[in-house]
Amino acid sequence: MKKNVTILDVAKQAGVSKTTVSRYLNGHFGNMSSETKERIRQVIAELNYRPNKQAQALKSKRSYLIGVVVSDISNMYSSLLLKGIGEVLGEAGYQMIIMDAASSLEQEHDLLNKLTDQSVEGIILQASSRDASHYSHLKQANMPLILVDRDVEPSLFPLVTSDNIPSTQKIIEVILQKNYEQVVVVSEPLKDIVTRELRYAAAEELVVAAGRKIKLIEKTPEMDLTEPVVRLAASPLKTALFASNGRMLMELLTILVNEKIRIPEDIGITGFDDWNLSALVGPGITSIEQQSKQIGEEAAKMMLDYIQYGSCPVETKIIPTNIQLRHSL
Amino acid sequence: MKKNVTILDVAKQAGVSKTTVSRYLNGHFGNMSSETKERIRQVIAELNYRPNKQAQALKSKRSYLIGVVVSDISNMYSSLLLKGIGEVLGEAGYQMIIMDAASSLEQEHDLLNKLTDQSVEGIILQASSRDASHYSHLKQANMPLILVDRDVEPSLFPLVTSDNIPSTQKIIEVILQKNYEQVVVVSEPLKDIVTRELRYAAAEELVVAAGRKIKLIEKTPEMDLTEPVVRLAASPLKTALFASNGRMLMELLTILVNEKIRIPEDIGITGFDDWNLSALVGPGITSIEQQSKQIGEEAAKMMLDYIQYGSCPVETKIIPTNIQLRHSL
DNA sequence: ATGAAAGCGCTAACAG
DNA sequence: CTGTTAGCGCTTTCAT
Repeated sequence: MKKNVTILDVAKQAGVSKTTVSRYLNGHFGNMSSETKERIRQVIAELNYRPNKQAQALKSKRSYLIGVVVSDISNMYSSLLLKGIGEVLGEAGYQMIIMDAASSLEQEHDLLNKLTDQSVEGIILQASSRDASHYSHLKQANMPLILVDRDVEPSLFPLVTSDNIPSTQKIIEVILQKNYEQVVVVSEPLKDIVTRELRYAAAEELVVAAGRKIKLIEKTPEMDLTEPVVRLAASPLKTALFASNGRMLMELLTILVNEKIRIPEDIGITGFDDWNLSALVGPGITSIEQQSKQIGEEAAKMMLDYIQYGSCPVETKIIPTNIQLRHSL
Repeated sequence: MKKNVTILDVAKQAGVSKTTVSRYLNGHFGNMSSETKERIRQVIAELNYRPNKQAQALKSKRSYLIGVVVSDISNMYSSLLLKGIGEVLGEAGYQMIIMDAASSLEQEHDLLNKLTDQSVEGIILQASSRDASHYSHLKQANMPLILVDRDVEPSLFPLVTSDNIPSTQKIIEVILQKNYEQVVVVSEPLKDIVTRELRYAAAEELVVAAGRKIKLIEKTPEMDLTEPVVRLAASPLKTALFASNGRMLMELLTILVNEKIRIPEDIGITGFDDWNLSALVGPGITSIEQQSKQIGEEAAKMMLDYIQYGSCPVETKIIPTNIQLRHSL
C-alpha cells in the first residue's frame, strides 16, 4: 500500500504549517522568507508531493475541468475538434472530460448531468437536439456552455461553426455551372439538427431559382442507399449527389465504387468532407473541407474567456471552410 | 448565483441526518423504513439534488475516473479506440479523462502526472516510449495501468494489441507470391516504438528468406517522401510499398495519386490502415484493418477487472486484424 | 512572516 | 432504525 503524501506531511517535514505550504503552492508568497520557500521546494521534491485536485476543487471551487460532449467520437470531425480544444485548454492548465453522446439524446442528457456532478467549470457541446429547452437548465445553473457545429433554437448560447450557407452556395454554383439538371442532397434526417436543414435550404433555394430539380434523401440507419443511387446514376437527367456530411460522403462513395459507377461521367458527387479522403478517391472529389480543429480552438478560447470574465456574449463565430475543387463534378 | 444544494439541505428538508441520506444514496438501506426512503427520494427530486463527486471521491477514495492517454487523438486509430473504451467504461459508471500526448514524450510524462493528480483509478496508455522505466513509477504507486497498441520493454504491464506479426507475415506472403522483387517498408522511426520494429522485423525476415530485397524508409516529420516514391515507381525492380500505419498509408497514397503513379502497375502498395479508406482509393487497396474499437473494449474490460480484483495478470491480449485483399498488389 | 482553526460536501465507524 | 462524530486534503480568514 502507498500512503499518499499530503500537504501535512510536507508541512511537518519542512517544519512549517499547512498554511504556509498552501501559500507556497498557490504562489501566495506574501513576504515569505526565501529560506522557507527553498525548504518547502526541497521537501516537495524530496517527497514527490503532488496536491490532491479533488481536495483543492472541493475547497476552492475550481476544478480546472471542462466537459466536452461530442455526438459521435468515432468521426473525424470530432477527432479534430477535440485536438483543437485539447491544445488550447491544455496550455491554460485545464483538462477535458470527453463524453460521447453516441448520437443519443437521452444519453446526452445523462452526460450533461454527469459533467455537472464532476464540477466541470464549463461545457463545450455538439448538440444532439436543436431544441434549446434541452439545455436551458445549464444556463439557469450558471454553467458556461459553448456550442460547436450545431446551433439550437432559440439561440441561447455562443456558437462556433462552419460557414454552412456560403460554402453550400458556392458548391451549388459550381454544380449549376456544369449544367447538372438535378441535385440530390443526401443527409441524415433534417429535423433534429439545424445545420443539416441550413445546408439543405441553402442548396434548395439556389437550385430551384435556377429552374433545376432538387431532391432530398433523408438517410436513416436502416436504410440502404445502393438502390436509389444506382437508379440515379442511370437516370436520363444529369445528376449530382451532394453529401451533407463526411459520413454520407463516404457512404455514397463506397456505393459508387462498389457498383462501378463512373465519376463524374455517370453521376457527379460532392459534399462536406470530415474525413479528408476526397483527394484520394476516384478522380478527386470536389468537396467542402471543414476546419474542425480550428473550430475546437476557437470554442476553447471562448470558454476560457467565459470563465475568466464570468460571461460571454451570445454570438456566433463562423470559421470559413475550404472549398476543394477537384474533378468529381 | 447558484447556491448548490448539499446533502445537508436534503437531510434538513427530509428531517433526517446526513448519514441517513448518505446511506440512501449509496444503497446502504439496512433496515431503513420505507417512509424514510420515500421521503428522501422525494426531497432529492424536489431539490434536484446531485451529490458532489469531488467530495465523494475525497472521502471514499473512489473517483470513478479512468485516464486515457493516446499518442495522437486526431487519428482514426485513437478515435475508435476511445469509442470502445468509452462504451465499456460508461456502462460501468466510469468516466474517462482523455489526454493527447501529441506524440511527445515529455508531454506524456506530464499528462501521466496530471492524471494521478485527478485521482484517476487507472490509466489506459498508448505509450510514446518503448522504455518501461518511464512508467514503472506508476506500478510502484500501485496505479492500475493497461497498455494498448504498443508494448514496453521489459513487459511490465498488461497489453491489448493487434496481431502485428502474423498479419504482417500474411501480407508479405501475398507480396512474395505476386513476385515482387523488392519490398519497401515505410514507417515512422522504429527506435521509439516496439510495434513498429515488430512489424518491420516480421517483414524483413520473410522477404530476406525468400531472397528478395527489402528496404526501410524511416519517415521523419520534415521528410518529403515524394522523390523517393517516384524513384521507386520508376525502378526496374518490381516494387511493393508497405505502410506500417494508417498515416503512412495515407501519405503514400496521396503521393501516388498526385504523381499519377498507377497502382499496381507502376508500384504495389499495402499496409496497416487505421483510416478505413483503403476500399475507396484507386483499384482498392489491399490492407490490414485493425480492430481498434475492440482493442479499446478489451482494455477497458481488463481495467474494470483490475480495479475490482486489485490486480491483473501481466498478459497480452491479441486482437486479430482483418486482412482485406483487394487489388493494389 | 507565519499559524490556528474552520469548513468545503461527503462517508463511515461507533453508538445507541 | 437512525444520529453523532470524526475526518478525507486542501484553502482561507483572522490572528499574532
